[in-house]
Amino acid sequence: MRAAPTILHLDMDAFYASVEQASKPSLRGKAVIVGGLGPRGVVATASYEARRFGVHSAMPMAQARRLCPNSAYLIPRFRLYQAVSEIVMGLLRELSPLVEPLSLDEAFVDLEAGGVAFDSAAARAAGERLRADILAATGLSGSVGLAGSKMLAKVASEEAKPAGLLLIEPGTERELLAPMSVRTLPGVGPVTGQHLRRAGITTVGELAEAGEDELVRMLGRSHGVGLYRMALGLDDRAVVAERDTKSVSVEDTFDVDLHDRVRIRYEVQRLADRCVGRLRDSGHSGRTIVLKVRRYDFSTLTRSETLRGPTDAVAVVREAAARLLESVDTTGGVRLLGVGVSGLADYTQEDLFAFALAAEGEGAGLDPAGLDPADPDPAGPDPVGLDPVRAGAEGAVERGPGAVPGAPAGAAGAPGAGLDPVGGVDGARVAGGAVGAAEADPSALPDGPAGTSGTRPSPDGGMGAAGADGDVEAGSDRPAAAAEVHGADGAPGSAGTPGAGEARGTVDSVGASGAPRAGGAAEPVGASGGVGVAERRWGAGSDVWHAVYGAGWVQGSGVGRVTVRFERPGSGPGRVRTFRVDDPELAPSDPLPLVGDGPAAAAG
DNA sequence: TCTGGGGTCCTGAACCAT
DNA sequence: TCTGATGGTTCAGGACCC
Repeated sequence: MRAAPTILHLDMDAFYASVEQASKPSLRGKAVIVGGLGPRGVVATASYEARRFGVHSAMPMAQARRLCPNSAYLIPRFRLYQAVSEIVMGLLRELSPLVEPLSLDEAFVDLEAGGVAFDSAAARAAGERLRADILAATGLSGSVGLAGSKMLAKVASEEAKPAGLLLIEPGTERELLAPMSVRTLPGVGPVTGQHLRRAGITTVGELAEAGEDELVRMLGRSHGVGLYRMALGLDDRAVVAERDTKSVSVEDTFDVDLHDRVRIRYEVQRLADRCVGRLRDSGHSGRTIVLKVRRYDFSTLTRSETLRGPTDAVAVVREAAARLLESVDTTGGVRLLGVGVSGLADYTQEDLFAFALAAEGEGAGLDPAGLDPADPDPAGPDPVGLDPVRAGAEGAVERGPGAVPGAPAGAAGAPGAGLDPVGGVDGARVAGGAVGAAEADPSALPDGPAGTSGTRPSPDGGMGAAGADGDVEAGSDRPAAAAEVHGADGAPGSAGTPGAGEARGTVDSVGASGAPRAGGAAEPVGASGGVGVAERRWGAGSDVWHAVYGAGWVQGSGVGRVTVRFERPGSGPGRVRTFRVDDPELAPSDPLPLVGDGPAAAAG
């Protein structure tokens, strides 16, 4: 806690939605909701226009659709947000070397360490200048909080939203905090909030009055003491520029619960591969392998195992994850699986165990040396013969549910060899062919592997033809549902939807899993999946370039058509045109810079 | 009517070593 | 040799944050 309000907290307003609105003029002033569009998706960010309907972050997408049916629904494009974030963080670093990013859209800055402010007046001036600079560089607004501590600066920026600045003068904090809800304080979530409410404590003032001993009794030592100090406005935490990563994990929620044990094992292996890929990208190895399982009833359990030394070998992580899975009862179904590594080190010990496993694995198709960092497909060769594409998706899809397991595919003797999860009873990601196809060709996924975006392929028909009605006049006030993934029948996300757990005909099934990947532009499917016609799929909201009409973005697609709105960040709302999905003049493209020719242009 | 993904931190139990 | 205190590590679960 310092005597002058020289700790700044910046929070960009409805960041993802604002970036989308900035890059798509026709969405400005309209309700925009960014998040996972699958049946189990949740809202990542809602524009302020959508919030007026009661939509907020973390709300199930189905609920958001009911509250705000005319909103535009978009998949997150993390690459673009990251590029914009880098511009903003660059501006913060011009203020001070002590910048602590909390996420893509939020950071603390120590203005004193940067020598730009030692009193209220200078801090306020720096904050106002920053807001103006961000607007000029990105076209976006952010809210700034200034105070003598991190906690208060964050409270201030929250109070300043949207597009404001609030400075809390040291000495006034208790008075300011007293009437606020306990939920204002960091560390008080739904559970603690409810706990306090039952004790008759709803405001920060009442929290301070309760006293430290009472809070410790209710919430435990660490939490109780911390909360009491916060209630008094006391917070000595310093702004920390560099934070060490403590763990790396990946997880997937499935559109339909998994029951088949073979399929569950296969998914755990895939997750282990992806996790190791991420681990290596971050330059780490780790000792503790964690398996996370969320069951059909939403109960979540974790199992972990600590190795003798740190590893980044895919075979070791796979083995450990598989062992941990053996101790978990999955009867009833599994909705989420995750694999993580903690106890990180920035080096790898000579791991004889890994070498031994690798030697064993060679014969069974295990990647002996672990992942090759240069390998675009971190999964390496299909280890157990379960990859639907590599194992021959065509037969799998056509056989459908309850089919006799297909001919042996993959490594003989490997777990599950010859069993085909796609043809099995689970039905999640029914048409695995196209999914696998995308995995085999990461270049088709501009935003990286599934799971990084909060979305995963959905059995939904996806890419419905919301805009397949042909040209729409520029500036039309047609509901901004443009980017919505409407089914061909008009029902969101239901075009060609195979029923849960059932595979449909060849072509439909390909369409089913051709649903948009994270920020995906065109996703060629069919050719590598070996199923149906070669047809390009266009992700809702993704950027495209047309040889005649120039830059635009995909409003929707389906039944062989893709609808594109031709506009760019600097333009007015553009015209909508519909093309055949295989129109040779239409190609995926990189996002355009939101302002001028900034670095966002490079984002893909 | 449902509940994502990637994290961090804390607590308590069990176990082991000193 | 036994007992109790203490402290570190591992493991599992839970709350919280963006």
